Amino acid sequence: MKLVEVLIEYPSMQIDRPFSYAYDGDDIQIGVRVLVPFNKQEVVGYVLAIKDIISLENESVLQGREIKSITKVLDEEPILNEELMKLASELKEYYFAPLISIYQTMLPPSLKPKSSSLSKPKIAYETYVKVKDENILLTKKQEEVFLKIKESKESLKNLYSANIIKTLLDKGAIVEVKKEKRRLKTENIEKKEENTLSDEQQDVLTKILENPRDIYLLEGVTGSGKTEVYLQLTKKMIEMGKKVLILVPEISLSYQMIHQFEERFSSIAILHSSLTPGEKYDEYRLIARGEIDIVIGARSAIFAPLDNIGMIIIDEEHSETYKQESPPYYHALTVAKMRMKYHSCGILLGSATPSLESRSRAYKGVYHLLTLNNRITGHLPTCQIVSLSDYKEIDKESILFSKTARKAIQETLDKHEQVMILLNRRGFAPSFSCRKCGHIFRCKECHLPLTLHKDVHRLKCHHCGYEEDEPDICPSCSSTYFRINGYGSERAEEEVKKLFPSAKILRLDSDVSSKKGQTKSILKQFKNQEADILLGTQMIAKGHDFKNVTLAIVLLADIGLNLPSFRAAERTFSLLTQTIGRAGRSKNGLAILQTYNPTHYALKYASKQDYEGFYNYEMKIRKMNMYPPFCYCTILTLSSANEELLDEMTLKIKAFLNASFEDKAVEVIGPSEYYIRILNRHYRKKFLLKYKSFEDIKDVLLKLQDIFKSQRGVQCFINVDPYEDY
DNA sequence: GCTTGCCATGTC
DNA sequence: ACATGGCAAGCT
Repeated sequence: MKLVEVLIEYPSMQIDRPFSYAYDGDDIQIGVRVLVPFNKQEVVGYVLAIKDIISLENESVLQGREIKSITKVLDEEPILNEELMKLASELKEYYFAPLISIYQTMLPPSLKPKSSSLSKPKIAYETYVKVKDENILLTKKQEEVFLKIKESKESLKNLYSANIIKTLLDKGAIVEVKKEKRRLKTENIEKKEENTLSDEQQDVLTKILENPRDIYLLEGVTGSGKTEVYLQLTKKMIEMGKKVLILVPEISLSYQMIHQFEERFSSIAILHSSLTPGEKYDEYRLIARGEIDIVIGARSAIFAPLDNIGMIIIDEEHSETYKQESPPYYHALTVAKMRMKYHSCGILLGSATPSLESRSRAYKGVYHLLTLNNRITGHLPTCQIVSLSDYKEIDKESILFSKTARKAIQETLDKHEQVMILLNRRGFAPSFSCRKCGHIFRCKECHLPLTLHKDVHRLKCHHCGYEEDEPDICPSCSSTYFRINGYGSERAEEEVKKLFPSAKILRLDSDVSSKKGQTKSILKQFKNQEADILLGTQMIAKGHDFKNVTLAIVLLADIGLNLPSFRAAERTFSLLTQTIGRAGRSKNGLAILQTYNPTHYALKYASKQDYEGFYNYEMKIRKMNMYPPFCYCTILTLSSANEELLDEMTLKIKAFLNASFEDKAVEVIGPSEYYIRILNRHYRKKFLLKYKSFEDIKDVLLKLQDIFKSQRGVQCFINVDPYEDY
């Protein structure tokens, strides 16, 4: 008889603890999923511990409580290994999340506890044949096939004539072997030799290999050859018998880098969101069985069940995509550091514009700072800032494109070179109103102005996903005339078509790319020079290598700068720097930033591609206002559909926080309003905690969670190290 | 007196 | 997360 500790599938703090069940059988292990009776239901649970007992009566831990039996064991093998289970517990402590919710984020959808009973993908098999007995008399044709099979040791059965195979099997010359099939089609990519490293690159690689168990920040401008360092570091790791985990901000925007990896290595798994459940399942199992050397993926790939990791590479480490802004709110780098301890491996962070946190840690010596200063390909583009308040720049012909920008585009097109245009806002126009009464169309859930999407004739909320048809009559005054306010990428596209009718233009934003495979195809078309202009949101700014682009234009460089976030300047600087860098592949590159804030430091430093200058300036501001990296932050969000209840609870929590942190070095700011006050019909209030040591907030936040366990109607979210703070 | 809804409580 | 039991408002 066994006593089994089971974690129930519901991700709620209230039942975030093991429940004990009895089981009589040997087919159970820690880490498998089970079906158990729970409060008169059958639910899926996760085995955390197993204890052999003689009989139930003797167990003092039960203290006379009733104990039920496990209904069914769902897995033959554990679905998470020991390392990942320990990692989940560590993450639970840091992010204040229910343990089961962390298991759920770690696992591919088909293995999540919840879905197990519904539709678990079947393992796909394929049949191979191999030689069994060489001393059997065969005909000429049979002999031919037999020799081929012998030569290849193991061979796919359906490569040969079914008749001959059948006879060979019947005669006992060969046998069938069933093997698990990998559903994901892997292209056969021709392998390439590695490039020779520049002195600078070689130096960087040597330094990492001197201490391959430390954290490195590789700061390298666009075109300085970070990828080649990743590739050769990976090769060294594999030679040492180690495996490599590589994170990229977004798979679809990284296909060029992935291609380079596929040209050099064969044992790669690429985890991305558009794999089918069956494909994901196969890749996950292949990795778990140790058959994969290299995993490349976005944020959640940090949980790949790789063993024996030698290096975790995080490309574009400043990217906000590494932080999940919904529970359990984890940051991939935080997870990477935990895995680093387990594997005693190294971490390599790469960026042209490192986050201030990482850069200051490198400055303090917590990370090793490595730099690549020389562009292997390309030059520094000249950058011009154009003020949109300058009346000489804007005329009747276009409000969106300044004279300077129009002239530059025309000249570039005349030279048959390519142009990139960034407008970091999707849709046609960010607001839509009635011309007569001024009624602004707002989201029913969030109360924010709806964005017009003209191509599909819909009004969409970019915060909650609400949408409705574009109206033809005003609901408040019945007028049929409307006003379109502001600009998005769709409207910019229309304008470019009007201004440059003969140019071939491609648009890339998340509306276009939501169609599967679109992103890659658009980027490829532009790379192959099948279009003159690529216009889009920040998606176009990430690490693509377009050799023929000589002009980059940012239409409204202020977008993002006015957000009430302490990271607003950093984000803008990083986006602009990357965009400007795109024009630097040939020697006469030009970038134009159109702005209402021509003197803002983020723009000035970006225009000079001066990261150090920006870093020093921004660090002063962060220090003055006491923001990361000079402290840590946690945001507490209280949310409720009932506004009075929320206000009441907010006051209570304020008193609780102030009392709890009275004698600690923790600053409590709030309650304050969110920039988006109502989200999905829920009112929200927030508190910002600033502190120097996590230990100072830990116990208080655990108590806070306790308060909310029995609180109806108001929810509390804890976001440790938030990226979005508005 | 009996149905209906809202909240507090417990789940091995 | 969900089921349940208690109790109070609403109706015959």
